[in-house]
Formats: sequence, C-alpha cells, structure tokens
Amino acid sequence: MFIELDLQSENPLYEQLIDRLIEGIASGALKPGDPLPSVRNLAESLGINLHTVNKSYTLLKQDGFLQVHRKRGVIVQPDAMPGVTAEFEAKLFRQLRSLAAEAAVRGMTEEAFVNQCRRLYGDAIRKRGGDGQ
Amino acid sequence: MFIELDLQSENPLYEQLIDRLIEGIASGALKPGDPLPSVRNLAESLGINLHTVNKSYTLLKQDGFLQVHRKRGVIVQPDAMPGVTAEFEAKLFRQLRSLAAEAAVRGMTEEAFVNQCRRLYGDAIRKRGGDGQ
Amino acid sequence: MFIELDLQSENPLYEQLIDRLIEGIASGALKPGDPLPSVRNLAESLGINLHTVNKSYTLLKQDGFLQVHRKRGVIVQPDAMPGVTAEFEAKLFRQLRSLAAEAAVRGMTEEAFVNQCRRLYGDAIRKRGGDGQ
Amino acid sequence: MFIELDLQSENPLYEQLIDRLIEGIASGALKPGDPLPSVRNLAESLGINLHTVNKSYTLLKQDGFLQVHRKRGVIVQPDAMPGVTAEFEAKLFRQLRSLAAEAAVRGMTEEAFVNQCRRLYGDAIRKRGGDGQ
DNA sequence: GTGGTCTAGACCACT
DNA sequence: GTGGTCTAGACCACC
Repeated sequence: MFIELDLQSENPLYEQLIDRLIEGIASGALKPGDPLPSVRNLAESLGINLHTVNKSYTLLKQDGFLQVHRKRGVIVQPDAMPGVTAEFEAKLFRQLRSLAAEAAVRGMTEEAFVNQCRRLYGDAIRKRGGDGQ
Repeated sequence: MFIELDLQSENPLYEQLIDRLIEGIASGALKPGDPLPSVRNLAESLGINLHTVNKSYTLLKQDGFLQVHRKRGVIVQPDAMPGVTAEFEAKLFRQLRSLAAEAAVRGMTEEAFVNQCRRLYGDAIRKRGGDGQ
Repeated sequence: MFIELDLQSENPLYEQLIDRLIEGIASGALKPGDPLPSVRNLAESLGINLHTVNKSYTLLKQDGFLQVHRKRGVIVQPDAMPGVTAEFEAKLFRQLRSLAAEAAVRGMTEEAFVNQCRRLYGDAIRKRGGDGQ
Repeated sequence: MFIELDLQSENPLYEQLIDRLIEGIASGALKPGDPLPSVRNLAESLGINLHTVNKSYTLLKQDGFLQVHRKRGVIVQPDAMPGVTAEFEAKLFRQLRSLAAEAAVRGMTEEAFVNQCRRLYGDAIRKRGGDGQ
C-alpha cells in the first residue's frame, strides 16, 4: 500500500485518502480483516495531520468499509462490504451524468467513453487475488 | 432549458450550473450559436447571486464552451467545441477510477457498471436533433 | 432555545449538544425550516470550541435532522424527518434493555418503569405547537 | 450464562460486561448468593483482558450488586439488592429523555415507544424463577 | 499504544 | 460572514 496524496489538489486530503483506501480494497491490496496503520502512523508516513487521517477512517467506518476493533485497531471490514445503496446509486448517477455529458460535448464517442469506463473498472480489480502489496 | 439547482448539495452552485449548461449542450437543448440569458436574467430566474452565474459563464468561456459577443451577449460556442484535452482526460480518469473502485467494492459487476455508463451517455445525447426547448 | 452543557459529564460535549438539539426539535422549540445559530455563534454562546459545535451539526446533518443550505446556513430539516431506521431501533433496543434490566434488579416495578417512559415521552413533545421559545 | 461481547461496539467492554451481568441478575440466571467465575476464568472464557473483567467486578461491587467473599470468591449480592438511588434515577432520566425525544422526532408514537419499553422490561425478567443456566 | 475528544488558530471557497 | 478543511498540541479512556 503505497499511498500518495496530492497536496495541490482541489480535492480535500481526507477524500483523496478515502479514495486510495477504497481502491486498495477493490484491487485486493487490502483484504477483508487486514489491519490498517494506526492513525498516527499513517499520518506521519503521509506527512499529514493525525486528524485528517482520523476523519477518513471515521467516514469509512460510518459507511461500513472499515471496522474499529477494540484491540486490533482499525481493520478492513471482514464481513460483508456495504452493497449498492440508494445513496451510492445517486452519487454514481450524478457524477457519471456530468462526465458523460462533457465527454459527449468534447466529441468523445459512446464507445470511447464506455471503453474507458470498462478499462478503469478492470484496472480497479486487476490485482484481486494477488499478493496484497 | 429548465435548470434546477440543489441548494443543499455539497457541490457549489456555480459548478452545478456549469454541469447543467454542458448537459444542455450535450442534449442539443443548447445549440452552437444559441444565445444564453444575460447574467442578470439567469441569476434572477434561478434565484441565485449574480456573481455565481458570472463565475459559471467565465469558466465555461475559458474552457471554450461559450463565447462572449459584443452585442449578441453570451452565446454557445458556434465554432468547434473544445476537444478531449489532457486536462479533461485526467479529470475523467481520476473520477472514473474512484467511482469504479467503489462500485467494485460494493459488489457491482463490471457489466452493471459499464451498462450504467452507457445508459447515462445515451441519456446525455438523447435529445440531439430535438427542439432545444 | 436555552442550551446548557455539563462540562463534567462523561458524555462528550458534542453528544450532549446533539441530544439538546433533538429535544428542541421534539418539543417544537425548533421547528422544521428554523435557522440554527452559526457554528461560531453557538460555540461562543455555549463557551465551547467551534469544532465541537461543528461536529454536532455534521452528525445531525448526516442523520437527516438538519440541512445545510448554501445561503441560509444550517436549518432544521424542513422536509420529512428521518424515520425509525433499523439503526435507531437497534440503539433503542440496546439502551432500553440495559436500563430495564437495571431498573428491575433495583426493584422498580414494570408499571413504575413504564410510567416513567410514558412521562418522559410526554415531556419531550409537551410544547409541540407552542411558542418556539 | 452465555455472555457475548461486541468487540466493535463503541461501548467499552467493561460496560458491556456490567450490562450482561445485571441482565443475568434481572432474568434470574444469576441468583443472590450465586458464585461468579473468577476474574481469570471469565477473562479467559471471554477472550478479553483480565483487567477488564476486574474493572467490571469492582464497579458492580461498589454499586452493591456483587460481594467479594474471602473464600467463596465473587458472589451475587445475597442480601438486599441496591434500590432505586438518586444516581440511578438521574441516569434513567437522562437516557430515557434522550431516547424518547429522538423516538418522537422520528415519528414513533407514544404507544409504540411505551410498548417497546414494556416489552423490554418483560423480556428482562422473563426467566425469573427459571433454572439460571 | 490505540482511538476519541477538545481546544486553538488559521486559511479557503462560496455567496 | 458562512461552513469546510487542515494543522498543532493536549488529555483521556480503554486495553
């Protein structure tokens, strides 16, 4: 799990971190039950503040992607991952609609757009069953 | 062009307005050369601040989606729309990667995800050749 | 809305504030659509930190009790309040079970316990339709 | 007395254990004078730290629910259980007020709320006179 | 040592 | 002026 954050991005750090962690779960680099670094460790290794990491963890916990175990610290959800909720569908709809419209206006064909979607989904799960590093 | 903005959204109003306008262009509701309402008019009819509309127009002009004519006011780009720039590709990549990863983790299959992408692209251009009002 | 927090309580301040605000909504002191003090104002008038108030507001927003309006600031949910979710039922179950067991062991009769429950529910909604102060 | 603790709960383990033991007394599974497992045994069978069990026992002893006999070890209070103290009344008041308010806001009727209270009280004492194992 | 909470002070985007 | 984000430093409860 090498995580890099873009300090210049318009996206807040805690959201970038959330994205990287979900991508890690999708790719299999982070497997159900795997321990995550402590808030302090991760903050230090990323060069950001402890509270920022804590916010990411807390939000991921609220959504069911992580669990906070009394003794084991923070771990990847070992039971069922959250499914496709209405909230996620709404978010997916909103963001895809906006991206699709701009792609169309810019002259990207449906096939080019759809292929990109397919490619990135494939990339996301590429390492599934892999080594975890 | 009925435009609705969500005052409770986390997305800033000016971005929502940009999205709606690009969607209007994609769908054909706004055609190249079509005049847009004046900043003042649109602001009033949407019930938002004049500066907010102005910001949206300015950004769309910078990206080449709109033109400001001395007398005709703001119009939809009558010449070539901006193409698929590196910037847009990067944005598309970033957002799709994040959405795809979350979709995968939530158990959405590749086909379901890709179909949703295709459907929304189709929706975006559905009215092309239509009346535009 | 006179709110008092117990700085000595074992309950965190942000939870106490959440409780007081929900009680305010239940009693009718806070009506749907009513504006809430700004984060800074409330923090100052309560003598606590701005971030603590912010945390309470954020959690109440996530649960659907409050809305954050672009222009109007934070307001009480003007549409439908969140209903009896599975999460709330679980929380209610857990806490009531524990309280009921201890009450029983301490010799409180079922009628005494139930009456207390009824009385506090009545208290909670007592001012409904009242003046709002 | 099958006790299960939730390692992911926000409630500390020692509080969960206290709750389970009081529920055991309420239901009759634990009768006045009954011996409790030693700190060491219980800790091992629950898979938690010895100090955690010790803390629960100590607090229950302080409140009068348990006694520590020189030779018989820890036993359930054989004489009069602690009654309805001012402290307990205050705790009951605080927690019920908060739950009742949230229930009301979420649209739970007084009857539904009170019925749930009555049901859980009934559940708590259901096994009284039963076998205790 | 862990996460949770609170305080303090600062900057920014949005309206 | 509003909420949102980030940093910094501190204390505490739990294990």
